[in-house]
Amino acid sequence: MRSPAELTEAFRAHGLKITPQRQLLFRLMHGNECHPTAEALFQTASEQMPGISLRTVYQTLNDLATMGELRSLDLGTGAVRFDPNTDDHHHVVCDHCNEIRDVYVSGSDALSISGLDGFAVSNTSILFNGLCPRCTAVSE
Amino acid sequence: MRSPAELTEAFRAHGLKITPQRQLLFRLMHGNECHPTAEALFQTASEQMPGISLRTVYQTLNDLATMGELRSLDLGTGAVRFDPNTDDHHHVVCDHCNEIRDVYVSGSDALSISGLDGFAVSNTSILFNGLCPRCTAVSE
DNA sequence: CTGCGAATCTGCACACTTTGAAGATTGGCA
DNA sequence: TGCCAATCTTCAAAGTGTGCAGATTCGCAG
Repeated sequence: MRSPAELTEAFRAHGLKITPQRQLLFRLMHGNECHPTAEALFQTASEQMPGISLRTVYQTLNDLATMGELRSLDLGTGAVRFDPNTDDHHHVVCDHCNEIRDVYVSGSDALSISGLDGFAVSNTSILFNGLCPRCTAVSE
Repeated sequence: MRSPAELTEAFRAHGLKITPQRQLLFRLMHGNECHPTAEALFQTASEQMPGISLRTVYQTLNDLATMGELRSLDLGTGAVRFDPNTDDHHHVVCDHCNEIRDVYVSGSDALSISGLDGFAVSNTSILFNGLCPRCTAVSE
């Protein structure tokens, strides 16, 4: 995802308006590595802008995802999460505390795959589940 | 997932009761390659057993999943799907019609992965998205 | 700077999936 | 045959996400 300033430019270029709500969400998402849910962002945003609506948070995040500025992730944690990292990467989820981290995988072109006959695959995602370092330590 | 007869044995062995509802679901899931949702199974089950409740379908499927007889899959299609195939395999989903097929991947031990430091990974799932043969043909 | 119109935001209702809880029913054994 | 715990049904509710209507506001033209 680009910087708030660049996004402001891009929005204007597309004829979209720049509102305080959008600018706040640009800032909250830029460089954000927490993979937050819309609800979580709404909580944070509400602190800096009381009265902002959850509906606007969803709306803006979906717009950014449609523009390719961020990825929406369904990692099986109940709510969709948003990731400003648009690199080709994957994720690991802690089954206990739901912490999420980016995972980089290379060499996948060497995989031998069967069952995709006829499918036009546009996306491949790898999801790792397990326990994060903290939860691993606690459960021992 | 084992056969209805074997499951009946296994349930009894665990002190669980054999009910007509459970037996019906055993039959409906055995060898089922459709990756149905609880709602879809409920529809089918209702035809053969009017009055069966959706709650019971969820309950029984979750029990079977807990016992390791089937897998519950969150493939991002809105509702969880159930798969009696407990082999080590993955899935491809058609983004247009939601058709799902099993995919077998080998050679994943040759992948080079970074970002899992400290995580105790218990499961890895690969999800392919795209268009199925039928939808590919229609969209051309 | 002022005012207009379209875009945006808010607030609410609703759809959908899944689970919790309570009471009615029933399988399995004495 | 009867009992009791397990199970089933029914209803309500939690949680996530979207549609819609009306109020508000951004951005531009004058």
